Amino acid sequence: MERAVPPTFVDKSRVLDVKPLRSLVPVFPSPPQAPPFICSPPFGPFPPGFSPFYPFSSPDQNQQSARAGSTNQGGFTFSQPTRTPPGPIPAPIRSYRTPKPVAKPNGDTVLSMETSREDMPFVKQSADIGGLEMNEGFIDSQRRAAPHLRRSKSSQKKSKRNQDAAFLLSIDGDKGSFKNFIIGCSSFQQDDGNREMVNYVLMTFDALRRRLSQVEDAKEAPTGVIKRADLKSGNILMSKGLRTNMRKRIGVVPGIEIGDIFFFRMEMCLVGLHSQSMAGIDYMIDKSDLEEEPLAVSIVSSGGYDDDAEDRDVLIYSGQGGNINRKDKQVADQKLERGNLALERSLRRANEVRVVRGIKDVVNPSSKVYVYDGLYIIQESWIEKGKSGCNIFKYKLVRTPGQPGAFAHWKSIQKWKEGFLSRAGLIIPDLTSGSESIPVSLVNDIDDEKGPAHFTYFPTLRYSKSFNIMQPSYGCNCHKACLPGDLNCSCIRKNGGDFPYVANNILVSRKSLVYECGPTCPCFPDCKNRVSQIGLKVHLEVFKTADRGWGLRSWDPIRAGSFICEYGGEALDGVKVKQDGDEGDSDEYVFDTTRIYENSLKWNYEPGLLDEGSSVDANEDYKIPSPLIISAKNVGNVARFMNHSCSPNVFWQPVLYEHNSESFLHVAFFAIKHIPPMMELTYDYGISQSEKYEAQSNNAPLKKKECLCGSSKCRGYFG
DNA sequence: GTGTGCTCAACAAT
DNA sequence: CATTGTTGAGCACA
Repeated sequence: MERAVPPTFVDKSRVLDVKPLRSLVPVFPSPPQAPPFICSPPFGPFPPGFSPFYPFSSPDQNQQSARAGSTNQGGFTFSQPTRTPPGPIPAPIRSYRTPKPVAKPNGDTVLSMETSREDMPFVKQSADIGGLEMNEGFIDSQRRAAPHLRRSKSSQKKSKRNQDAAFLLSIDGDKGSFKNFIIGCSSFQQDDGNREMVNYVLMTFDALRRRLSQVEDAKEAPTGVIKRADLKSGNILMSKGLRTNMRKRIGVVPGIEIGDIFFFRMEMCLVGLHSQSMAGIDYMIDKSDLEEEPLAVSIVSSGGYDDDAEDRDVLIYSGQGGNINRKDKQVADQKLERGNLALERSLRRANEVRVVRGIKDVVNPSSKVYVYDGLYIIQESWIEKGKSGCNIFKYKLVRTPGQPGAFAHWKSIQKWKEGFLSRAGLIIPDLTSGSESIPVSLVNDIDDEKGPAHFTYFPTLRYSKSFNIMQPSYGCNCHKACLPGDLNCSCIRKNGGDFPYVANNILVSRKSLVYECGPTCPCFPDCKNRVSQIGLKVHLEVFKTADRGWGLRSWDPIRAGSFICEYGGEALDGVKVKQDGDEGDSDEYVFDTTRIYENSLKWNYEPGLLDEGSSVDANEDYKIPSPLIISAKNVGNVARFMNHSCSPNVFWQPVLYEHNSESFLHVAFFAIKHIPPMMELTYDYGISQSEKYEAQSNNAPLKKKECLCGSSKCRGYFG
């Protein structure tokens, strides 16, 4: 398994031809950061909506930092997160970039935040922007930054939750020809982020990207096109200052955790992990010394060059330039400049470099996943002759020990799938006995329990024959695949004219109801409007948690908006359930659509970021047309194992489709955000009317059992 | 400040 | 499905 290093052809003389440095001490750009997941009071260690990420271990283990170290789980060692002590006292480096005004196509200019704020009339406060609430510290920092932005008296009366909201500002241009909504975040938040800010930026980016894709898909002819919705969405957010960690830095980026995944280069730009939209090497100028020199901050290795990325902890990275990937230019020797020079200087200084590994997405082979794999040190560099015969720089990067595993876990999972390595604690390779298209593993690497109580696996929802929940309805008349923008398709019309999904079967936004084509629609079975009916797309495993019974997680990465599974089981008559309601703990596996989220989840694009005006109804109240209660106690599927969290990464969405002239309601689960492999899947179990009443009358939070989100607001359900 | 060139994208077409 | 062509974004640097 050992790689062959060093290479045969080594010409270090050329690389070493640099001016002597006065100091080879590593340079850190900013004071040692507290671990990004520690938030200041009063929000507790983990703010609502943002739990720490540690694949392969449960959060409660991680909170016990005394137990940090290595655990051996069935012959497979996973390192617990440990933080290496900060290095030498850093010499501050400042590398600020100021947002530039961006010219809009119509000639108007989008003002940068700092200048525009003075002129912006306060228009509106929103309690919920993009489904995420901002904490009080966030708001306070805004008030400090813009003290003239005072709340109106009426808005002061609003609830505490509204105080937690971010400001939504709107300005009119000179001629009122455009509206520019800006999330008021202080320059501090833009320079140095935190977990909340990172999540907020990423959620906003993807929601906007999905909407732009949806609009683009609906166009008949590709004119005036928004190809590359990722670039467009990123550009909009950049120009509005909706980004974070803008100040470049060496080492840890606040709010970004090892193992975090991304699906677009733009995402990494927006959160300050890697600020080059294409280039593989990101660097900054160190001005702390009399002599300015470039230092590398991060690299992306994703197959564009001939890297050696087979090893888990070692990466042989190729330098940039030499026209390797350009058809319009002659190949040439790479030069010791730009990123190559920066890497060389970082080697001499022994500075850490962030490494992002780009991997082909097994679920959607056309796209790539970027995994943040933590900090590496450049151990050596040399020049090699490339395939074209020209010189190519090579850098050997070695992963700093003691960091939680990220890329290494991907390699393990790959081996499980290929059968070269068996999953430790595997009890049954497929607990569905083949009734799903992809096997679902049953795993216990915690204790001796051999599995959950017996139930019958049924992959979807079973309606009793007499149970017709909807009036008769009919499917569409399309004869191939239903196409976005085709308003002749009745299924699309039911969705308000918008095709609910975009490329890679990704849901665009949360709605009261999504109408899919059903079994009797004449369109082809591969019609893209049948996402929730196509079955599992990722390899799931039911696993034993440390203290919440069995849980559900995925071997594969899951993109935000991806369909995960539906809630399988038996549809119950609502009246009957109430009569049988006193059956002890019989509600443990009951899904009830009348339970609502206490913390509202909009999971929607922010209309103010587009010039859509009021054509988009952003204030949908998500009412279910007809209550549906599902029991998965005796008959069910993987969804019955999903635990509760009030900082969930999954939400449920009612989906309706037609069968034999009757419409049937289903409950489909979609990813709220990108979910790295092996992170537990959870959704908000919500709250029933009676529980809501009880909580209000007792003026105390309901606590059945502890939820691990750490929020003081949490009611702590799990099933 | 402003313009130009560089770059381990992302898609669609083939 | 591997390859090819097309259009790009932020950023560094002149």
